[in-house]
Amino acid sequence: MHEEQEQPDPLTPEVVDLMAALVGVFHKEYEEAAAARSLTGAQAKVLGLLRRGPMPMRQIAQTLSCEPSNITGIVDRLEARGLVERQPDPEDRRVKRVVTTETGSAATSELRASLNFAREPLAALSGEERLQLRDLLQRMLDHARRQD
Amino acid sequence: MHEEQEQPDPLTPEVVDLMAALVGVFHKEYEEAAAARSLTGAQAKVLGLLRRGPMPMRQIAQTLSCEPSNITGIVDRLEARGLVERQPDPEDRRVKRVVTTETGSAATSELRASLNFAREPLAALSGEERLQLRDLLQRMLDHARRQD
DNA sequence: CGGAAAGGTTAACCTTGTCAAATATTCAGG
DNA sequence: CCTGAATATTTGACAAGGTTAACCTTTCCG
Repeated sequence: MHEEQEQPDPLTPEVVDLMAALVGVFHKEYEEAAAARSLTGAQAKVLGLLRRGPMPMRQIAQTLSCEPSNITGIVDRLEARGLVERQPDPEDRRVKRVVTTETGSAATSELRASLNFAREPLAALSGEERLQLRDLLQRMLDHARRQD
Repeated sequence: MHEEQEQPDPLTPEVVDLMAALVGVFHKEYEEAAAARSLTGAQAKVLGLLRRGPMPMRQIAQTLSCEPSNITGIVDRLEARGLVERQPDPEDRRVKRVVTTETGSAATSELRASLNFAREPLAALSGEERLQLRDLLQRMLDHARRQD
């Protein structure tokens, strides 16, 4: 795939460590924001996926890189709380499309708005620096996605 | 806790989304790298903490922001596999210091080396850009930590 | 038509994580 | 020195997230 070249660049491991630390902060904030609404992180993630419209179980599993049977349980719990509904797909009677209810999408928006992670840390940066950061992250992400 | 100020800056939510995406990529890579060595993410995290030396249970829990009783189980499983040992603290007989064994630290180094996450995405950036990125991340992280 | 393939669920199982209670040790006053 | 409060760890009970294997139902295709 790619050569196991170790980096002559001492900067790379440093940046990796920073990313790791930031991932930790972000993850923690996300869990806390979800917990404040009595949601687990996984439930919040699924709810977040449905922001743009209904999605079949299978696709949820693929997007989150986990087994479909796992999604069954998470959706069960969301449904039990009235945040989500399973509806039959008119095209294919095997598939069930998951849709957020009113309550569900309200919860998602709230959670999203409260995700002030980078509203805090980003406050340390000027407008121009934020622009720089966005571009750098965007390029890394594009690169990462092309790898799949 | 802090005011519910909405940002006049349209860039902030954009950067937050990018961070979220990158966090997802990173997290997934980390889990996979750990799984490749038959470790769970949590086990890998604890093992990684011990890289710089022994650490009492309590401190591990604090660092990972979880209950001490949780660490008991994780260390149990690491110890059962010979990756880690509990040793008594000579200063205070209540505390147990967790130390990695030879095997354990070998595993950590391996895992760390294989964490090519940002070796890949970072390849998209030039040396100077990497430097920029490091500084931006560093400042965000400093800011985030001062918030606690 | 008949069998393979795909979507979803169920059941059994392990790990993470929480909380509450128990044990052992240390520490601070009186 | 003695007692009680505080600290470090463990245990047990429990919920959620995840995996695998087995099982329907429905669709697809030769």
